Amino acid sequence: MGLETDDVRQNDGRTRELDAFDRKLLGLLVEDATRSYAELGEQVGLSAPAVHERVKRLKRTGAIRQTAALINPAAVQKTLLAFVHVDTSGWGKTPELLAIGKYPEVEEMHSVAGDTCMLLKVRTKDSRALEGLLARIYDVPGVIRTRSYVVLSTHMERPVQPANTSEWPAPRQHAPPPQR
Amino acid sequence: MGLETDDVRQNDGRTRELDAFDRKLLGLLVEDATRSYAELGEQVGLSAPAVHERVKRLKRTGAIRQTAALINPAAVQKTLLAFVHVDTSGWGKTPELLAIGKYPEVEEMHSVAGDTCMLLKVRTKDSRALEGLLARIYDVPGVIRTRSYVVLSTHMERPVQPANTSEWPAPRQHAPPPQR
DNA sequence: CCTGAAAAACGTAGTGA
DNA sequence: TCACTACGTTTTTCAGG
Repeated sequence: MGLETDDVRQNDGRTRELDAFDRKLLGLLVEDATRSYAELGEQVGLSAPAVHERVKRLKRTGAIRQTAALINPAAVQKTLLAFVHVDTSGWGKTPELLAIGKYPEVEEMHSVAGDTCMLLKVRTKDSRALEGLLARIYDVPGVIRTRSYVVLSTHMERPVQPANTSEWPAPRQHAPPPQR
Repeated sequence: MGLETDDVRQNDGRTRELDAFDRKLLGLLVEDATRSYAELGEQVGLSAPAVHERVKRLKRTGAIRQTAALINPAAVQKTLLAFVHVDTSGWGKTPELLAIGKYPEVEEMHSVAGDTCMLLKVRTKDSRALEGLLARIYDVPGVIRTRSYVVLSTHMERPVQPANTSEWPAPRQHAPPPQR
């Protein structure tokens, strides 16, 4: 009578394909999640309750992970943005290394393929705070070196898009890439 | 009687410091922007209208840039995540290079200091789509080479935090990094 | 999936500290 | 200036078809 692992399969966010309505709703909600169901409805051609039902399902299945307020980093004194490559001896990915994801300065933490092991996106108040974080990273056993790419200017930064949101350069009717 | 540029100064998002209430509200809204003003009020110890007033100001001043639905990349077939370093001859940052931020696959685009010029965060359906994007990048005049770091697993990814959200490991009073 | 109605939340006053 | 109380309106939500 317990909940078996297989039972959750459909909540993984990759089952139950999304139709055109769902994708359209996602696009609208990514842009502005404060829109009313009524407005969403008339945008996609559905009634408000129908929209509500779909959005609820999108949240339940995990297609919508959360709806968040995106705040201006400058407003909270997080002026410095940097990407930090972390190289380790051996297979890295130790619990100690993963634990540095707990620091509030770390916004992203990925294992990557390439000439480095781990990649961090880090936002701090200033260079001094970044230095402090790097010091803590070097304290982790196995860490050999780090390479930091300090961001000089951010030209674009947006959340995950459901599909082609911004204007798509070539308006030819979704033609597949040319292959001969 | 026109609106001079100086008049908008206070809407830049860095003026008018945030007090403890504002920061607390930001933290709650980053977690879940669907909370009602009443709930926010009792969380921070304010009445609902007062909260509404503050949130409205936070949006007006740009501290809250937008409230968005964060969607699961897998749900929209964006399985592959990669960070692409773009090296250019000379000072790069040409209009043609900046234009590749228009592609929907590109989520972030930063000028960085370091051994590379531009850094992209890119999300595509598969490696073939990434290849297509790289081809378009190489078409940009001035682009010498690219280095791609394909993400194997994402251990953490969260929006901009107003302050220390997660539990703070070392409660020693912000000790400076050891230097000898 | 749509139409209608109950319930709750929102937004705008006006009032006082 | 800022926060609280009260009220009109919209939105959300649940019923039935």
